Amino acid sequence: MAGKDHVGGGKAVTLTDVARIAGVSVATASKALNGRSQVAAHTRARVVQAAEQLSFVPNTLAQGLLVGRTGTVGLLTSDLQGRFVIPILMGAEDAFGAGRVNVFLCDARGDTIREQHQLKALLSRRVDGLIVVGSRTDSRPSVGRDLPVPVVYVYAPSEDPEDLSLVPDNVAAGRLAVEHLISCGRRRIAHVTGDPSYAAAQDRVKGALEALGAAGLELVGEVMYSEWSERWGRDASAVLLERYPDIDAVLCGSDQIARGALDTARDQGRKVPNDIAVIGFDNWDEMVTNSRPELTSIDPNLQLLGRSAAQRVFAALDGEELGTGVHSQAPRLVIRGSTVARQ
Amino acid sequence: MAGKDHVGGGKAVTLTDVARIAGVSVATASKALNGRSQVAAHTRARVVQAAEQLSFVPNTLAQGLLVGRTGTVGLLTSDLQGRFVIPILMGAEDAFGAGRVNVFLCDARGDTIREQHQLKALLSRRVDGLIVVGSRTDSRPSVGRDLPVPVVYVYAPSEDPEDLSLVPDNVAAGRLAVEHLISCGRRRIAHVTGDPSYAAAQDRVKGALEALGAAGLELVGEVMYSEWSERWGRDASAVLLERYPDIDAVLCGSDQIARGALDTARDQGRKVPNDIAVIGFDNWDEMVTNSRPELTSIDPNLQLLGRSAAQRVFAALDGEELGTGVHSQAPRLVIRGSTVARQ
DNA sequence: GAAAAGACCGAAATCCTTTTCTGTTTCGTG
DNA sequence: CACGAAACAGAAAAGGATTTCGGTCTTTTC
Repeated sequence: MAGKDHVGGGKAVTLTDVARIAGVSVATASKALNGRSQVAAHTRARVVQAAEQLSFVPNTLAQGLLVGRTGTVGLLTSDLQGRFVIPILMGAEDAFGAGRVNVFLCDARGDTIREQHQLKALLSRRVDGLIVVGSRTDSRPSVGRDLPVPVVYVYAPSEDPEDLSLVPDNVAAGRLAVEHLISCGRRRIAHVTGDPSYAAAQDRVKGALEALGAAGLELVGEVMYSEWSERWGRDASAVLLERYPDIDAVLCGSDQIARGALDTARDQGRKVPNDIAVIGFDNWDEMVTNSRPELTSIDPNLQLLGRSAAQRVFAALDGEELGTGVHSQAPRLVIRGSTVARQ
Repeated sequence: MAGKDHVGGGKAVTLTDVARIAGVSVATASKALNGRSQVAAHTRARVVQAAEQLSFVPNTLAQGLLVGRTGTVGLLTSDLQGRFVIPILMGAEDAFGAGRVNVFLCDARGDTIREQHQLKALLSRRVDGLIVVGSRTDSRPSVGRDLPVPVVYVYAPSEDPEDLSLVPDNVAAGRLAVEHLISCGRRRIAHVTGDPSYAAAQDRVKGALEALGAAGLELVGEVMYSEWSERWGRDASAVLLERYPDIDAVLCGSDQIARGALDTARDQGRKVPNDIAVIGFDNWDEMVTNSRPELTSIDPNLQLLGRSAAQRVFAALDGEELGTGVHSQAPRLVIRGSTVARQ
């Protein structure tokens, strides 16, 4: 009986029910509930009361069918861990009031076939727009040019320059990180980063070198590329410290690599930040707040990215030009104990 | 123009269009595409070809309106980090084919008002069912008894015993962890865990004590409660090692605490796993694979939980009893280098 | 060759809401 | 008192897909 309650209890209250209870036609009931002007005050009150009594919720499907808008967005991701997609989703939800826009989250698991299925399903659900999130910042294949809804690529840009892509500005991020290190008085800076095939790695290197050049400095040694893991952070830092014992800062390509660097510094008795400063990228909460000391990092502002994406989608529906090309968004420096000693 | 393409390009192909191209009525077109029997083979072929030519996608809104099923599920969460909800979401997506069921992911951010809004929005979208995910395993308020759709609570059970809740079995998890340590020859086992107000903490303690008792052993010292952080893992382990230098295993309430314990062991020159074994809970990928050595952990099988939840929802729609009460799911032991030396 | 049976296609109703248009009532004013 | 205007309520269509039911045409069988 309890089980049945859940399934049959509310039993889909329709506007017709409300109208019957209030003793008016459905047309009037609709107008009353939507604040249209052609309804007398007392009639409106009767309808509103009836609606509340039945706890009526308008059927968005029917509305969408009629109006041609559903108030939904599809979020198509390949980011298995959910590390990047979650803030983007929250930003998209926030773009308008809570519950005004709802998000279909689909994980394609990096599979193109699966992505096609998901895409088709989303279109059949008549989403108002699509946000495509890649798992790395390299450009990815477009999901197609002539889709019936606006598409915004976030994090990973589309290969097609006619598409609109919103990405974190990794060059600026690299620059920002180095500028911070320099402002902390560091001069002998080395760089450990991840997979060189990632655009994110290359862009951050570029920004870092720019900032170093502007200050009349050079990187200590070569950029050390390998993988985005703590293990690599540990190993690379060990090599660095042996080869260049006088370095006073390690610029790390990700928070994980930075954690590895912190571990090695600790193992070798180097004090952070006094002897060596360490800085990471991503500002991944779990990583930066649990290390010893806490980790200074560059935050790519993903939530803002998600919010802009959703706003662009709905602006496009209102007739505004969607726009094309890759737009990058400025990062934010978050200072913690790994670069500045706590006072 | 490019922007316009995206918005107006596909322009909503309807079944009417397909029927017109194929030279049949909409009724026949529908039957042809849905494999109904009342259509001649060559007619069906014409319709299918027309549909492909126009790349027709049926409007799920219209179908849902008519049939009363939308093939969507609402996932209402308070799990800000997305650590638990993502595997659950993936499980729910997998319960049926890719794209057969789509999931609305809503983050209530721990706010009750916001949750109410989201709930209302989901109901207005006529989701077929609801999956409610809590941020901790303690019981949480029911979202209501007489909702028009089946509701399944996952991870955090509902306070209302008439609701159906699917949760990880933390007692079994605690038992499993200790049994593993014992099978590795450990006898002097201590336990560091997180916030004692969390049901997860208490349940794991309970299971651990059961397993110890069954083996005729006792816990070394008191259970050390505080917070779910690496910092606490480090500090607590340091205290433990000083007070009970002969312990040979630390059972940690989470992977984060376990990482802290590993750090302390390393700082003090204790070899893991030879001198001391360390085990965690959650099997959180980023944590367990990046530590030194890699961390043995208990996996709560969240993806399976999400899958069962979705299956239950749709079974309930097919008239099956939804069921009530709290059902717990067996965990899985994942052995890594922190308890068993690599050969 | 005619009647019965079967195969196939189409018109229309249905789901729920919004909007337009038409019809009725009431009020104010000349 | 009558007429015009304003205010309000309701009927009906639209949106897209599915299904039932009725109608047409072909085939089979005696």
